Amino acid sequence: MADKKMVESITSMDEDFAQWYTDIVKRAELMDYSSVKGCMIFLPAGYALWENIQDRLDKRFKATGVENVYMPLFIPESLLQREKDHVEGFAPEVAWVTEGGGEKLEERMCVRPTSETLFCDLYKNIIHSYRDLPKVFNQWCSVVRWEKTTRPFLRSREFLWQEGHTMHETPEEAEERTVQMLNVYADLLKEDLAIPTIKGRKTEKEKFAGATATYTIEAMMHDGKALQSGTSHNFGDGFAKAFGIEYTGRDNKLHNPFQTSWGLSTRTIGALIMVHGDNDGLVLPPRIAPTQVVIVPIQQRKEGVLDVCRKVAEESLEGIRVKVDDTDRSPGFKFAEQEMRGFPLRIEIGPRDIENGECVVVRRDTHEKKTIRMDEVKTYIPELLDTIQSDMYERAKEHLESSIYDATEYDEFKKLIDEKPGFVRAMWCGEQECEDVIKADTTATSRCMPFENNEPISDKCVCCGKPAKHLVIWGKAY
RNA sequence: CGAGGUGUGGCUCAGUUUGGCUAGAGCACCUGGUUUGGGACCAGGGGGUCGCAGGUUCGAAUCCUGUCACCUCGACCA
Repeated sequence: MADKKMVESITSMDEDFAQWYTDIVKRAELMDYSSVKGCMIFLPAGYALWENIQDRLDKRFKATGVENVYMPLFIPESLLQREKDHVEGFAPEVAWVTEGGGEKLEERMCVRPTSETLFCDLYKNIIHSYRDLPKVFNQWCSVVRWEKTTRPFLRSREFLWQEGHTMHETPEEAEERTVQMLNVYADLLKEDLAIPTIKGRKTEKEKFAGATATYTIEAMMHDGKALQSGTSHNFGDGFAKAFGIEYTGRDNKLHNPFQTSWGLSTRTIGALIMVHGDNDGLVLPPRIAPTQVVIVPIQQRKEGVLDVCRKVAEESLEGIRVKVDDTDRSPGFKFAEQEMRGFPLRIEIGPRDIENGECVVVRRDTHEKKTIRMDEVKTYIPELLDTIQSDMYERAKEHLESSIYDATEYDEFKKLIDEKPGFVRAMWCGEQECEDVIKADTTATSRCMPFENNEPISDKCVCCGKPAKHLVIWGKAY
């Protein structure tokens, strides 16, 4: 029996975190590899997670006035090249279409790596007056970036995301929108995914191609590595100028509008896995879990057992995403399988329970097991789901906070990066050269200049010793 | 794109060094029965032509040449 368990179990995360991750995405049937190199298949369990994230995020968007649109998949080369930094940033990783209908195209087109240029092309035509502003459009779509190395959910050549693109009358309003959307992302991660993040600004080196400022939420995975989980960019009026977007202002003069863009991708599913998962598999926060409660009948062929299970599902758990597992596997198999899939709660109901008017409730996050009365189910389960949601967030927060270290000397910095999984806070002079040196020495990169808890911890750059300008959070990243 | 590795049923692999009977095992799958509170058991069954192409040979999963794909680690990225 022990041998069989060995055959099917996943690699322990302490032994090999990368392999653990791959084992989980496969065994929990979130995705599958396809015959298209670098592209992945979202299986029902994985896609359902994305649907829930979409739903939750889209509602937040709409509440701030966002309108959804859909733009073309292709971008003509001439359009992509309109903004210099942008082309340079994306050129190495775009896919080109050169033929169509059996004929070579006059002008090749790329498959969108992101759609700033298309939105600018549109906005040029529909923004004429200050009365046309702001424009707050978003699209849910997939984009293509020809990555050399790919990993399920974290980096694939095609990935699903949303990209919001907005135009504003003033730089202040654009800045406000940029920060607002970053906060929306942080709220989604905190409230629904139970993932704490650090909000901050990217350095010049790490910012988006063509942006004046890039903001990020950085999450910490269980192995201490960082995952950029959402970004928001302020473009100033750079693109607007490059694309000739002008409108007549309140002063009857021509102006360029100010632009933002922001995106969150299926990569967040990777974060979900790596923040909450354990050695038994996936652990899903209740709010985002496609199935919140699974009922396992014991001795299900005995008269009445399945009936009671179904009755509990339908009558006592109304409004909760619940499933009765009536497959003919053994209970032990079902327990293990459901733990792998990360369902937050399991209810076991057998003849003994029915006789006693009870059932057994088991938490996925803590493995805690409790017998409750059948008539308590209706109130107890929703409360417990809320408890699990907040406990998961608190545990992740505790992990994040206890894995951030301060360094004022370079030797100390290198030692911490090398030996302690997590982030290191250190002062920085503002020069890219120091970022390059640090990366070469440690493989760590600047994650962000945090908005909060950013009081100077020294007056010298941790790397070169020159006067420091910013407190920066450093870490190894996915 | 640089270094290393691997291609044999759905999965994990054995077999390749030293060419030779009908290509094997475990898991998974299907059927029937017995089971059911932590990955059940018995019996029966289906499925591969050995990544692909060419070559050597009486004979190739095994040797040779070429080619493709994938994986891991680096450099680049949501």
